[in-house]
Amino acid sequence: MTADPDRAAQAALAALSSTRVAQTSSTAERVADALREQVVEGRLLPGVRLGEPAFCEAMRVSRNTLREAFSQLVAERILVREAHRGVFVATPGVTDVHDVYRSRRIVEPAAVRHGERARDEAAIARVRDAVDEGRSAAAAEDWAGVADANQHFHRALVSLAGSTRLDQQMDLLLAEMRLAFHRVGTHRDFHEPYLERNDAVAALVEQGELEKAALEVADYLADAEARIVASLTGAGP
Amino acid sequence: MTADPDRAAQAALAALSSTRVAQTSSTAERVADALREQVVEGRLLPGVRLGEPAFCEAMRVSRNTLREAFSQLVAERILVREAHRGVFVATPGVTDVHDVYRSRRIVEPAAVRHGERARDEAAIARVRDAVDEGRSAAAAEDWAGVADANQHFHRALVSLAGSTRLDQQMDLLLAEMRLAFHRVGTHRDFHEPYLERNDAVAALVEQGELEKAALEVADYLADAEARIVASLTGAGP
DNA sequence: ACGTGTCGGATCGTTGAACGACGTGTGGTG
DNA sequence: CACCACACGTCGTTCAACGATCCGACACGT
Repeated sequence: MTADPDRAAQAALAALSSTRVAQTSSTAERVADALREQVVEGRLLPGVRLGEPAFCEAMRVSRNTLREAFSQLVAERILVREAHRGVFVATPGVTDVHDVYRSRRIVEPAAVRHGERARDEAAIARVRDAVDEGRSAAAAEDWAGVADANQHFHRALVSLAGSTRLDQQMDLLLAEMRLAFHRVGTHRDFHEPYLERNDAVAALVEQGELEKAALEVADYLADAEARIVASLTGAGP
Repeated sequence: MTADPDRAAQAALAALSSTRVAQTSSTAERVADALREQVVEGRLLPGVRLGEPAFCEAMRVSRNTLREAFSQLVAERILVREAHRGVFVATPGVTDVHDVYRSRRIVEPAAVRHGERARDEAAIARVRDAVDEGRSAAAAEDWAGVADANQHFHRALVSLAGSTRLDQQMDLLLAEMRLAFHRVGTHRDFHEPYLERNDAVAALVEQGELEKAALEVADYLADAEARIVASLTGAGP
């Protein structure tokens, strides 16, 4: 058969249109990404004020675009804006932690138990990958890496549901919890105990024991919440 | 005992600090609310373009504040923005409907089954209220009212989880589905059959039969998705 | 000395205008 | 009929400016 250029071109166009190009334009979005990274990396600690003039000059953007980036991060609950006082890095309290974990205890076990991709090899592989990522980070004593891996693990769990919108919601919740972690202190001995539990959950999912896996996840989350709340109330300034 | 003014004042202060003041300011937010209402009410149909100059003049706000409102609604998936072409009312496709219902099939049954408020009288009362609201709207042949009540019903179901963040996420999903409804046509015979199913779910929840209620909700959602998809693919222009 | 009222500085919220960049449609040409 | 160039409209971004509001400091009266 002849290579039909027309048809080939159409196929290429279709492929491109489906694989949305990064579209990383929109300076406001890039500014938001940069700020979010600064926050989750811990370089901008909870409670600090983000003055508009200072950040405008520091990031070489106009005040309006900075405000647009701020608005996005406020919607993500990473920043909070107080009228006529400025925007601040959010400081999640015990109320917020409770609320987030109530949400996670609903979503994560259900995604494991009833997710449409809960028996999909590729989706399960991502769970296993996150576990491995955590183990190697721990072996290298890279505790920030362990925290990252833990986040990837829970995101992989939710992705078993196969819903983009649920994945995005979980990203927001996880980013918010990173803020709470910064308040409880360094993550050295906090994330370590969960390496084994992650492994156990992954193994159950791989074996198709979804009900047991879901129960383990629920127990896991209840325990994690209790520990965070304890750290938050015990180490209050 | 004497009325201790000091202690009374302290109690009042504590009460005030918990009851956050409304803080309904921010014109951009009001503009976003107005636009969102126009969209979900069906006065702005999916696909129409929202030119900035026209809406600036119509709503008597500056272009920057309008853009801020647009950004918020884009984040809520009610509008979509195409670079250098403008913002449009979102037109959810079958892919979006699938994604939303995958999310709902995870969240809603789990909220009924494992929600912390699933045996809370006040929370259950809100479910029953939504059912009654739908019945009286149907009796008055107010089908838009029936659609509203249906939305309230599912929101009440999710609120059994007791998580503010989950409630907000569900509000976004429900608003997005209203857009899809506008594409399938008038809601007369679409929402009517679900009045009985809503009633059945509410009854099961009231009886504490949470497992049965969750299963019914899951089946309910699968059926609803199938009908929407059928309408969307069958009545394609 | 303590609480109260007033004042000034600083910042935010909002506006209007401006310039460059990009997509779209039109019209001419082979 | 297909293809290319050009002009037009719109968005993305920036800037300067004006009120509105909040915070801190100071002076005053009790």
